[in-house]
Amino acid sequence: MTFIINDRDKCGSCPIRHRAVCARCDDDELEILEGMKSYTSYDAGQPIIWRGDHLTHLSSVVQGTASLSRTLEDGRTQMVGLLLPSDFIGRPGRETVDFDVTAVTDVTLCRFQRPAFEELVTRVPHISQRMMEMALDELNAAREWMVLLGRKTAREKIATFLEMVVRRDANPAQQVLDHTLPLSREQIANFLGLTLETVSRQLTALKREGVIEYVDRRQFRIADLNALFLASGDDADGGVII
Amino acid sequence: MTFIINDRDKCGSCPIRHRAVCARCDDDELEILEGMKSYTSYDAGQPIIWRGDHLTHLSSVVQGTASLSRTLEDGRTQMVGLLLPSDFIGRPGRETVDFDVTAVTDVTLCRFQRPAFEELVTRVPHISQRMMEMALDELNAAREWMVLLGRKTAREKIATFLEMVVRRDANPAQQVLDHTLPLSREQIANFLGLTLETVSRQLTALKREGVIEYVDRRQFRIADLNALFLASGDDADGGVII
DNA sequence: CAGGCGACTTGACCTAGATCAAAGAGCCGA
DNA sequence: TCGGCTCTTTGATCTAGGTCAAGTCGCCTG
Repeated sequence: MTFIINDRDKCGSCPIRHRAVCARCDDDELEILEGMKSYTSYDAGQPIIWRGDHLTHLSSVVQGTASLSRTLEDGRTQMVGLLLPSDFIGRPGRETVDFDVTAVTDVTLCRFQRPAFEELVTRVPHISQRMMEMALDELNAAREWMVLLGRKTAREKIATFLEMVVRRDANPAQQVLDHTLPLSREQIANFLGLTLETVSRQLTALKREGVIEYVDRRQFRIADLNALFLASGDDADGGVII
Repeated sequence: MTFIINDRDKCGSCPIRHRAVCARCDDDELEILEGMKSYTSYDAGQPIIWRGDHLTHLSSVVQGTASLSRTLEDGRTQMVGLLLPSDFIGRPGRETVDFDVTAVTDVTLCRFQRPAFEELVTRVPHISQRMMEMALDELNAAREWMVLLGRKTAREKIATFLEMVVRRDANPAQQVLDHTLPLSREQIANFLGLTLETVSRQLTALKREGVIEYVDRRQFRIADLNALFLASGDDADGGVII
């Protein structure tokens, strides 16, 4: 399955127009970007770039989900981030990537030749400003995740992960009931620093305790949101989701 | 003990002039910053800001080391970063900090009123460009640390930490023999997602095996650099330190 | 110079989560 | 409709690292 970008050449109608690196750009700047960009797609499961690979392009995720991960020689792997639409891949000023990037679902990227984009970063302040904001947000998220990896129990990790999925689905317009796990058990394990067996057991435990219900293996429903918050180990307040 | 900043008002002679947020600024821009900045100092062990506190200033570490950390309700704490000279505290565009900032050694900060600095970020591209670079570097470091927290064994964590200390002391001009641990056993534990007992045991093990030697409890010397690299669990190549 | 205190080490034991192994449960192609 | 996938669950067992509890060491203060 391959996605079709509507109105392929118009940044104005791009789904990530207001969240990606180009978010702060005005019409003139957008026009420059429009002339530079190209799209590529990857099927679910395909590698996008390997760690250490030479980067010819810098890109934004337009559609789909990709993962950033690192694998040690003996096969242990840790996911260090999920890349969602509008997230950026690559670092201006660096020739290589430090992590493997893999398509989790089918993925479409909007990409720019590296040298041209790097030149743009120094010339168009709106781009570096936006990249700064995005990098600082990601940094915060990464640090939050470090707390999870370093100090949370398996149960807390799973609950935090589910909370993240639910929060991402939150929609002020209409209540979402069924949530889809974006990752397989093994991928969840690699994300949370666990084994897939432990992930499965903890999910079963939360189901047994009436915190969640399964729709099928990939879809679940919250039966007791408060219990989920409590189980996540974060500050108790709970924080309203919508 | 309080450090004295030489030539207090001259950014030109500032020890972090070429690494901090101001690194790319030209003389005119520097002059603006000079008129805005002020210094504060904190004694070792003192809190600098608590998570959630309202941020009146954004600052750069000029001298000393600070830590970024988060403590869960039951007291488990995870350090998510060490702030060294030139590192930045705070996020333009956010009113609060998301982690506790604590002085590890005596610390001197160079600070700017938040609104004024935020205005500057939008006006002076050299600042947002540099902040972007710094944030992306930190992001990489944070992700690297996520691999350590999620997948490395206690031994690998300790070896990686020692390697980091050694690498930081690396000096092309002269070989450094004795290295000082910048943190107490408990702080190391919080940094690595371990307990202080495990830290102590693993350090003892590396000493017993002839990988390191103790000078005293806070100072050590590398006896077998290659063994240290091997123990860190990273890609074997080892990477030259100097 | 004693005594007390904080930082560290060491030992004995315990447990959360890993590991190893064996079933299910869907799903696809022949 | 049947095998043969892959993904997931569940069970039995093992172990790295946590927990609890004494020490030890160095240092400061009275």
